[in-house]
Amino acid sequence: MSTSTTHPCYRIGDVTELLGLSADTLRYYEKSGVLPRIARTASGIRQYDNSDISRLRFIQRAQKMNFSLAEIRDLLRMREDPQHARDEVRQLTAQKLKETQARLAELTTLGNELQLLLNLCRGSAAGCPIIERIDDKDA
Amino acid sequence: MSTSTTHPCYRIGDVTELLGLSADTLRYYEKSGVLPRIARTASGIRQYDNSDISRLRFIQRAQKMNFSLAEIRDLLRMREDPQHARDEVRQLTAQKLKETQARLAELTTLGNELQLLLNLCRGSAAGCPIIERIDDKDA
DNA sequence: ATACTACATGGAGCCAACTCCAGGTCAAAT
DNA sequence: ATTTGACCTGGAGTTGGCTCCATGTAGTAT
Repeated sequence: MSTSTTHPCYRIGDVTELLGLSADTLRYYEKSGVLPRIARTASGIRQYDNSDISRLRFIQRAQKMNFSLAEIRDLLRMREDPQHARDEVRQLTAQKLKETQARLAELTTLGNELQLLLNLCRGSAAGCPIIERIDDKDA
Repeated sequence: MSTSTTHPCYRIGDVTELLGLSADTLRYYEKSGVLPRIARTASGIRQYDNSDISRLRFIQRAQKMNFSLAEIRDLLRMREDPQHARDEVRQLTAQKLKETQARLAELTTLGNELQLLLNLCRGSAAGCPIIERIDDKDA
């Protein structure tokens, strides 16, 4: 028994409107194996159904979380069998968190350093204190 | 009158040891115009002098501050005439700070989100709460 | 004399995630 | 009948910052 909900089909142009992804990007996702092959009409036109749209939304959200397309491809596979994949998903997420925190720490340091450079600019008459500072940070 | 300090010349291999940059990278900096043309011996071998080394250290530090090579090329030019370039340098630095802070905000949000996902993992029996969360964040 | 090493050059390849292009098909509108 | 528009395909190009390669030469060590 199939679900009784109608299952609308979107053409690639509909999807670009709906999700804000370019047609090229949509084809690229398929070509690069992030998405499985999309169904076609007899004349070869892609027909995205609701589950494809759902996968695409998943991709968009996972990308915002800094997952790479390769990682997302894996996540999508895990999504097919969530029960079984729990540990793997958690591990991938934990690793992403770790990367995020590391990058966060770096950027915090960097932000402080840049702020300091700008502060040097007030109250320096000659030369360019920023350049001097980049110059002889070792000195 | 030239400065009375001796001006040692380093071959490319010396520089790789000294700074930890590969010979290819050093040649690339020159090729791509980040560095001006390095002096050569009669037989064509690069001779890096102290000012080249200084420029290279500058590049390394500026890179750590997330300046692109294109920006660094500009900064190096400004370094030649710091007096005149002050405003431009400050502006570039301010912009870099702004970018840094924006990215920092994004990453902070992301870090919180990932942490939340991981927390969901404790205390959920069935399915994969992370995948479900990426799925229906809109719902 | 010859092997070895460090260097030189121009140019290709790599990564990610697109983006663009030429040339072809198909369906609807005029 | 033909033109328009949306779509298809395979493949090339883009960006940034390298990295690798083939081939050639200069100078030194044995």
